Amino acid sequence: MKLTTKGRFAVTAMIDVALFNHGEPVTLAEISARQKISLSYLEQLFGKLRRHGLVDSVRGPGGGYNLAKAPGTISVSDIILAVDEPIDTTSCGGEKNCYDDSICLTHHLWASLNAHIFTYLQGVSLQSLVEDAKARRSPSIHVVKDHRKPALPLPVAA
Amino acid sequence: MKLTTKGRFAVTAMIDVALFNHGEPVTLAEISARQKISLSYLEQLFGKLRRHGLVDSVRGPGGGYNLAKAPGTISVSDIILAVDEPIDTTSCGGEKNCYDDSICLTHHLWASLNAHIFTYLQGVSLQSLVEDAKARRSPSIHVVKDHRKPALPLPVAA
DNA sequence: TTTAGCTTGACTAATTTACTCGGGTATCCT
DNA sequence: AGGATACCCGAGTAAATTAGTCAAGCTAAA
Repeated sequence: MKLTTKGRFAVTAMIDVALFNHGEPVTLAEISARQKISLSYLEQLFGKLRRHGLVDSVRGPGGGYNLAKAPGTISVSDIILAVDEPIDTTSCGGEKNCYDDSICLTHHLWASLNAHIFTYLQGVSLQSLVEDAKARRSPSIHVVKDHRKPALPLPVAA
Repeated sequence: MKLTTKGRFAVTAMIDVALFNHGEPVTLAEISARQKISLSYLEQLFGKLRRHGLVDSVRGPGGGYNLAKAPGTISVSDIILAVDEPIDTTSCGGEKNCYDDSICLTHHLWASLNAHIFTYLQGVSLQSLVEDAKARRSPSIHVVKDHRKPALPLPVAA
């Protein structure tokens, strides 16, 4: 799991879509204005979000983006994985053939930490963030209803 | 908390010191050879580890580094914070004066994640990693005996 | 007093991140 | 039809960060 500002922007933008979608699709121009994120950058991010099946696009005038699924079934980890391609960081490339074992002294540690972070973010749904945004309180953990394969190993920022 | 290869190198090097220190200080040249980390880079890392009170240096021939404290009292978070200066990532700089509240939709989320990661790494002691390295098994959580102030907020990689 | 070895800080190369830009395509409205 | 709106896409780039290098100096043992 890579944790960068790109992922944060994506999560913020997804919350924005969830908050302001009342029938009509939400345009990137609106999100850009509300969240102060450059339009071109949003286009890049939403291209990935769409290809990963998190949003649906509607082209032409009156178009924009809708969530592709119920916010309760979208987790923060889904969003981050969609925009930040995960990269492997266990120096041995997950093959565990790393020289003489001692070079992988920390192998287990990072793998374990990765799983830990991933599990945490997987347990936070977009819905819970939207509710938090409305109520303006600390994030409640809201387990997503539909999580696929865990997709481990989960690399941490390189 | 910033998670980079620099921090991983530092943790690996600290484990090496703990493993191979039997009376005599461990030299950076030895660590460099065993762990395949460039000597100059280790110099940089150990300068920080020393200034943060995690290792003691012995100068001159026969010199090198010793752990400054018992491995049971050094946590992984101590090591990572020593070499990777923590940077703030809650875009508002922890001041929560971020424009109109909506820009910080994810503020709580990242603060919470930071605390989560930090707590986890704080609970893993150098001693438990050393024991794992010897036994070559999954990392056991070994709570450090002496943890100071939690030092929050704990930023995630920018 | 030579020499092994740590100390320090500045400097640089490579990589990654965070964007911008320019053109395209689909759709709606008049 | 034709213009306006809005998504689509890939190449390019500037800033930041990481991962080192280098050189000169200090310390203490033999």
